[in-house]
Amino acid sequence: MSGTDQTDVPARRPTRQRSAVLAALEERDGFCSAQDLHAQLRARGDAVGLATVYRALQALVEDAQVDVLRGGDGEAVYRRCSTVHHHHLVCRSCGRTVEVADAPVERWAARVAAEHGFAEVEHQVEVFGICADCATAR
Amino acid sequence: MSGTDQTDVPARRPTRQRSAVLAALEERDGFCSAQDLHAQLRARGDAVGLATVYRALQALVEDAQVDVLRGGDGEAVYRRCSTVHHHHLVCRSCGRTVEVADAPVERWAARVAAEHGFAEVEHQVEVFGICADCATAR
DNA sequence: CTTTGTGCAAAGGCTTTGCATGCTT
DNA sequence: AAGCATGCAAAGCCTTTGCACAAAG
Repeated sequence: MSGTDQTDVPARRPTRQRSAVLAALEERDGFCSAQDLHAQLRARGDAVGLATVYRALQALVEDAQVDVLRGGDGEAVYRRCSTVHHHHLVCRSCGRTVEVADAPVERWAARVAAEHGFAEVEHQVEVFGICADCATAR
Repeated sequence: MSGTDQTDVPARRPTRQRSAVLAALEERDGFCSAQDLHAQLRARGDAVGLATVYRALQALVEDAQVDVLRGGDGEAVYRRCSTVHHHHLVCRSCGRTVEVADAPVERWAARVAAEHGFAEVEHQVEVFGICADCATAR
């Protein structure tokens, strides 16, 4: 049906709000919730409705430009996809996050999935702990 | 302060509801949401209030008898802690879960955390994919 | 001009909390 | 008898959805 089309995804229409959300997400360069982004945008002067933030984030997730993940309290947190796949080490106390390379985990996940005949594998790995600063501050 | 006490946790009072929740959780032997447990208990004839299920689960989590984890839709899922730590391989299509040993991941998480000075490490790993049955059924 | 995106407000689902009552200690 | 646990219902929070209007193609 779609003869010469190169993509299957319906064309997204570039708008001020859409790019504002993506820009805000890149500034943060880490995890942030939809509500955080909304507050950040309003503070900056970019008026964007909360529902629009959610819709923009959903679109970005579908287009694989943004990853979504559930925080410990059930709030969804989003992060700009980086070209290289990696995971996060999150401090339970101060919230600081460190990106960690994951070649071993990547291989482990692929192997385990293959052993059980699973395809289209994705994995979700987050490591939580108390960072050195917070540990000494106790 | 607590002289001869062996534990710091306030004593839990054993009740019919409390044990019913734990029993239901053990029967399932996998993930289930609070709402699932509540439905299961009512179906079985054990009348337990939904709020009580939530409170019992919170207590069990605090006492480290149960692990909690957020599902993709934000619903919290609980599982009885097993003596051996393991993770799950979940089929996105039929929901079947396979327990997988995780020695390599365990070591990886510990090493990565140590390299960055993190203490009291916990990790959360779930692998998602399409199982063989669902793949051939397509 | 047609289609898609936006804003506002209402609805929806899961979870937590307040308060009176019952059960455990 | 004192105190935690329970039940019910109401409130809370994050997120999604309906509808009219504005903007993009």
